[in-house]
Amino acid sequence: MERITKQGTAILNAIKAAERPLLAQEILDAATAEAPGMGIATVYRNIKSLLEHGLIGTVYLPGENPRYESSHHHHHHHFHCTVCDKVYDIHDCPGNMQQLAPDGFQVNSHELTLYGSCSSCSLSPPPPSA
Amino acid sequence: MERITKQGTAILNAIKAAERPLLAQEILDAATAEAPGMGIATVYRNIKSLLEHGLIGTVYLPGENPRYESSHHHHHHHFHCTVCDKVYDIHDCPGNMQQLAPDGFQVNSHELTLYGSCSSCSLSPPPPSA
DNA sequence: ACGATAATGATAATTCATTATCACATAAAC
DNA sequence: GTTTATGTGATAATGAATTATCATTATCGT
Repeated sequence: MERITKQGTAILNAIKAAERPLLAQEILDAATAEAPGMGIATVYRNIKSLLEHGLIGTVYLPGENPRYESSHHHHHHHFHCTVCDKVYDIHDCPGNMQQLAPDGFQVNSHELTLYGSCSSCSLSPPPPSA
Repeated sequence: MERITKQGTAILNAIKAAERPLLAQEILDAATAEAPGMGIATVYRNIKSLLEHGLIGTVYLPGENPRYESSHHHHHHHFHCTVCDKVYDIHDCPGNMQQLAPDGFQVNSHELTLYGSCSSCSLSPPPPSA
């Protein structure tokens, strides 16, 4: 990935424009708007390169495939909407977690995922039984 | 799974005896001590049955395969030792998370994973560069 | 504009966890 | 103890995400 291509540009643009981490498939969908006809293999190739260059980072959520987000973010957490399945950034943090761990355990980092419905889905709720 | 077999008994015993959620492979390793020669397929078959009967539950951690734990636990979180890769239960909880979410977002649940080194690994640390 | 070569698109291959298959073993009912 | 059907073990098959292949396209130094 040394050359500038419209596919590569579209992929990075898509990730930067999103204010939330995207699945490979979501990146393909978003980038296709700027570079029609591109394939999923190109997305994976560019993701790999962007990761190696440190321009994007990987976000793992419980039971989910990896998502990718632009690197220049601070420490933050995620909100997973169980209605539309989108993942949003949460910029607040409960703070130090060392207190929660048993004696002798050293806490170096933590990940927090909130579940619920985002503002869009809270406004027009589907049947609560779903 | 209507009959009582020594493999099935060993599997449930292993899960109950563990004070932490186990991977399918960890269950096989533990249960093999009680029922030598058993195969991974039997573990998966019994996991499926135990889940359907509500005797065990599934624990998803970021970027990890599912782990399984005995059901009769309260709300709790997990500590993932980055040295030995074992996962421990954390019975404390920071509490309500609604405050962290943006306006309009409804928080229904949350998952917290702490990372660091467990007491065993903190005592005899391997090279910090690892 | 040309040429060298890196990137793409389509798709086959790979990986790895999980599930299905099937001959054999073994609970449990009699 | 026999019978019968369920559970097991070994392994093949599956499913889904990711990666490799390769002919073609397009970038970029010249």
